[in-house]
Amino acid sequence: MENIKVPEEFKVLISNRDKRYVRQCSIDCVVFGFAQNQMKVLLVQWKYLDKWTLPGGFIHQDEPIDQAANRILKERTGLEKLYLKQFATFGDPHRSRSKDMQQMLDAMGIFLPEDNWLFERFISIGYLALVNFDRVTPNTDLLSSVCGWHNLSEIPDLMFDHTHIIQTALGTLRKQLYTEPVGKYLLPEKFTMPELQKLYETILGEPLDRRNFAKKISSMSSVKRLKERKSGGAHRAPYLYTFI
Amino acid sequence: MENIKVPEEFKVLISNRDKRYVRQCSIDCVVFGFAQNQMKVLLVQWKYLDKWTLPGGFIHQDEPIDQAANRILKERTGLEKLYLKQFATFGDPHRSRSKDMQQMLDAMGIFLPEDNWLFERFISIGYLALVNFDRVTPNTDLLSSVCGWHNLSEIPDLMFDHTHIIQTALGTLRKQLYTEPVGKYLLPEKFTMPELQKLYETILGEPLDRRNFAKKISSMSSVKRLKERKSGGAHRAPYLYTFI
DNA sequence: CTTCATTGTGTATCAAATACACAATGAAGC
DNA sequence: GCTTCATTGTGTATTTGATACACAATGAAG
Repeated sequence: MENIKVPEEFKVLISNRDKRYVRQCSIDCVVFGFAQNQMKVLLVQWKYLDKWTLPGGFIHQDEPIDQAANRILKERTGLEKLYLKQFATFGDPHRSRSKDMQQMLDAMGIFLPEDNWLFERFISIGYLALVNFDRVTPNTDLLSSVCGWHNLSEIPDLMFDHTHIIQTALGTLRKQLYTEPVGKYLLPEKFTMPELQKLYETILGEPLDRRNFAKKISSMSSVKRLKERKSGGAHRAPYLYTFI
Repeated sequence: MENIKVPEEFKVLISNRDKRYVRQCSIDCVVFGFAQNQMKVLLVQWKYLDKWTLPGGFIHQDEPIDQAANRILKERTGLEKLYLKQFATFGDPHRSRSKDMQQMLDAMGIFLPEDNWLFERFISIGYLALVNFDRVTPNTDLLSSVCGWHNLSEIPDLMFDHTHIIQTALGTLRKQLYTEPVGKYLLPEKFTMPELQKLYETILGEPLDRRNFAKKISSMSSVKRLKERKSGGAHRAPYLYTFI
């Protein structure tokens, strides 16, 4: 961590608050993906610091908050359209933990007065996103060194209250499991029933009966079985399904 | 509306933003009550203006948002403890409609520069409250002339996006009807089954079968039938129930 | 003491959730 | 080619909950 050179433009960006943004408000996104039979969450690692956070950002003064969340995620994932819903707003006065922020700035060799906008309290609007893992191209930005997927079961130490935000998002997702077509967003266009079941089991954290699950899903009008089967694997080839 | 005398203290309050408050963030509360077989919503009428709004306010810099909502409602209802839950955050850039604000200030004879904080965009966190109608003492404050109950079915013209906020709150309440003990908060401590049923029918906007409703409610472990009956009314005296 | 609107209760039926078993498939190994 | 075996596809019995519906009990009003 010694001998860091922080580009001058970072310092300017950080020292002078950009007036285009709504004050004391931020957005944090919990982006869920599904791959290798695991739920994945997109995380960002900050430059000059070991710690991670959720992808997030600020809101332009003339921008609806949903649109801000879309813009932030387009930068991070490359995706224009994704399942994205506000799920809760986090407003504990100590949630942004200026200690974390201080540590980050120290690491970057930046020293700011106590009244700098970065030390202000932020109220953050939480957004839940579901994406097709394979379509995402995680992108870093000026201030982040890594942007990538982590297994939901192996989330590293996060800054601020982001662990809590992920837990709340997961709770929301579980509640919505049978009312929203989550498979439509998390799986590829064509998928098998065992794949869909594994997704549900992973989100719920409990095994489901194979036959009853198929029955329940088949009764949903939005799921259609195709004529095709998925060949290639060992054993009997399962049918492919798709969301209409 | 002519010849209005706005106290000097109002002007000071409005012209100089109070730095104790979080910027560009506000709280709006949808307070539901139940009386005379009607759902009621608490509304505030502003001085020098015909229009109404939801009771709301700002967040102290050192205050959790839930606590801010509690404080705001304590001032308006006199109640310390009530059912209160965040249900959505409203962040359309035009939601605060500066035209409404301008009209209000004009009516008060106050003229502010365009960059005054009151013309800033506000992101508002919506809170849903359930209260026992009889225990509420609606209070006005410096800027409001009336604070009182309105039938949900006869809401007057509201400023900003508050009609939309009420609709969203009602949708949330309907979804929670069978998972949250709403009767516990909306009805007096002891109530009859017909009263509880009428509450549910009013919230849902549809009639329910008397016998099936009683069966369903009786299966909830949180509702207990008392030995007492409610006498006084004509016809057979119904049993009293209570939430444990 | 009759009337009548209202309350309390029970039962038949239908739909959904759950528990559970056996036949069909298809790659792998002999 | 035939057997093996993990996996997929399907069906049925049972339980639970939701819905539809009917009749007896109550208690004030007349």
